[in-house]
Amino acid sequence: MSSENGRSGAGEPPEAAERGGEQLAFIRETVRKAKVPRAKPRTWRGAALAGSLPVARVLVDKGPVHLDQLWEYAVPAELDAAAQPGTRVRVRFGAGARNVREGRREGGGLLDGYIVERVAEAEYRGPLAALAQVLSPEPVLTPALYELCRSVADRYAGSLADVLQLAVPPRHARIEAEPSPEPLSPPARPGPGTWSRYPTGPAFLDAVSRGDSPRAVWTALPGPHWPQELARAAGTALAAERGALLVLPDGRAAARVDAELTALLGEGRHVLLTADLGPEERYRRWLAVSRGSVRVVVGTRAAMFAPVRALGLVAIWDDGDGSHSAQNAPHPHAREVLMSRAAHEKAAFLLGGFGCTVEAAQLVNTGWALPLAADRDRVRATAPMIRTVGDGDEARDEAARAARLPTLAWQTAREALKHGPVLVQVPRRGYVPRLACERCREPARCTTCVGPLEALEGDGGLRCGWCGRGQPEWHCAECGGRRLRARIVGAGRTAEELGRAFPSVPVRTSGRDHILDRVPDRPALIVSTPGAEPVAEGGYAAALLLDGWALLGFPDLRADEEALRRWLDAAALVRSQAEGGTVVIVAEPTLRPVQALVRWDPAGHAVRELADRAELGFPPVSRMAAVSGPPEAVAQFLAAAELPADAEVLGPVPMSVTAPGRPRRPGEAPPGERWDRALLRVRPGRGGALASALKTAQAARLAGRDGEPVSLRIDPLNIG
DNA sequence: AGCACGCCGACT
DNA sequence: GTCGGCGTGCTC
Repeated sequence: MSSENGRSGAGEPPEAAERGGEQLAFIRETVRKAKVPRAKPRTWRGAALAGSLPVARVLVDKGPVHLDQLWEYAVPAELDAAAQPGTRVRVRFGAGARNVREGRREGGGLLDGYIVERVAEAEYRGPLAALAQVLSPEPVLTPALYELCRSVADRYAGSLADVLQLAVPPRHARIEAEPSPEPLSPPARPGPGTWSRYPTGPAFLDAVSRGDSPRAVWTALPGPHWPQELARAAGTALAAERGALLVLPDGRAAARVDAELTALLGEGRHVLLTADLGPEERYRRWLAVSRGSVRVVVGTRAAMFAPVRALGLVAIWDDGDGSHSAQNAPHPHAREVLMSRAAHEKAAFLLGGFGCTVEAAQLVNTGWALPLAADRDRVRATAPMIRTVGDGDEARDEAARAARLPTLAWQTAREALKHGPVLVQVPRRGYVPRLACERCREPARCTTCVGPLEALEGDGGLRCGWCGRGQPEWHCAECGGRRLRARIVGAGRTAEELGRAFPSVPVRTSGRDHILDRVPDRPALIVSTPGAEPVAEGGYAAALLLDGWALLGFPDLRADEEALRRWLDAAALVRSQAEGGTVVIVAEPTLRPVQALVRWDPAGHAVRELADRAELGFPPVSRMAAVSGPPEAVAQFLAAAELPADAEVLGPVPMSVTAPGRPRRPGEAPPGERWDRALLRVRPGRGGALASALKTAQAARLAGRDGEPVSLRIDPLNIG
């Protein structure tokens, strides 16, 4: 028993009786063959262990991918009470820890971790080190949160520690010492309100109220009601003593829903959780949720892991917005995280927006969720009138020409300005679409390497996105044309030109740097980049959606869907057709997303896109992953990885070069580096196998010394 | 990732 | 003999 080589029955757990009196017996004798028998672990001589469940399974925070597993530690008696599952602990880890255990000297790094569970017996067949310290009695990593993080890490081929960093905010001892407020009693159930505009809306709320877990893809009617509707759904869950979690794409949207929740529930029953609260306030509110003081959370993607008790409803608004993807590895998407939570925590699921992503259409298509939409008649009555102008139409009116506006857009604006504010949406400058020949629309390619051309900022000419060569002598390879389509004119210059065209009307801009929240119900021109449109108090009298070709020309699989989403989000701020609301879109009228806007049929558009993707084998009908890095690293990785049998490898191909001074966009190599990217594709249902193979290969790469690691991305956003 | 162990050559 | 190079492998 006490001899170093005494136990050879590996795999055979010791009898419980055998463990009873002998406190050291559960520490398995080492199976490592030692030349000289080592002394018994001295740390344990006389050190009392926890009476029951003396083994803690610990997740070590941070560290390389191949440490992504649980490690077992002995629980000393004095830490027994504090070392509860979910608490933050410190443990010795590494070779130095062995020294301590064997009584040689101090050593081994102290690492932070979480106790995931307490068990009676260790699986590890070797001597256990002891927990060094319990940092705080707060059980922050609940079993449900652990399981969620585990499944997210697996799905995204990331490490648990990385996901945990997104899910559990850093500790602040002073905040932890504060008591959280007493939970308020549940409110009365609110009525359906404007949910009754949707045939199945009230039934969805009834199901939430009953404790069921309905799932809906909600195509919201245009107009200002959606924040109230989200709040009402959360209030319905809360009235049934269920928690609710609402995830919005940005702080502005979250604040609107927060205000509606306050109006509906009063103060103290919900919290707003966003990343920009600052670490202390964020932890204070997170703790209030974790402790069950508050059961309704509204926030940005920073809230998607919020440990809401008895979760009854998860909701995501505008899931096509790119900010729903976490910026940090492994980049989980809020929609996927909330789907996982709905399934595992038996909560209702509500995915809403003015647009409809292909992923949402897929949820309906597979029967995972049901559509929740208004009747066509009501959609027509609620939406503004949409008119199109082909982008080739020349402006004949002199004033219109001065403002670069087609005549119809100019006339519409002039008329609408008599009745209220007019929104003008212009694509962001620097939003560089794939350049094309003005005459034949053939994409412009590098004369040397056939890479796509980019327009440099300002008037800097043309450059190849792959090899970086300047292209002063470019001409179209198809038709010999020498002109490219006009560049985007930014919001600033558009505002100046509109100011000259409408001298008596105030012009305001809303964009990345200065986002306007709301504008009053007075005649004004509001020039905005997509996503920054202010809400107009009484709805806009009209909207002009300019330079549609720029949104549509973006070299991405989702360009059409994204363009339609941007247009719908702007057009939804415009008064209904009955109130005179008009939208003019400047884009080729025969294009599918333009037609979908005219008919206000986002779901139909998504269904057709989905069919195309199925035909081409693109996501979400297949599952994809991107592997990028230095060319040799990508090649070695692909050669070494044991990919699932049906995995298809596309590429590798060179990634675009990041222009100096421009922020790096996804799909681009770091400045000054040449990177390759390969796409991997598997059938639906095989995404888990692909992720697991990639994780294994990446772990081997990190463990081995050869070569740099590659960058992995599951569900890459920009392909095409 | 660290860190120790270990098996090789050059040295006081 | 023993000091130290870094090539493998383990860390509960």
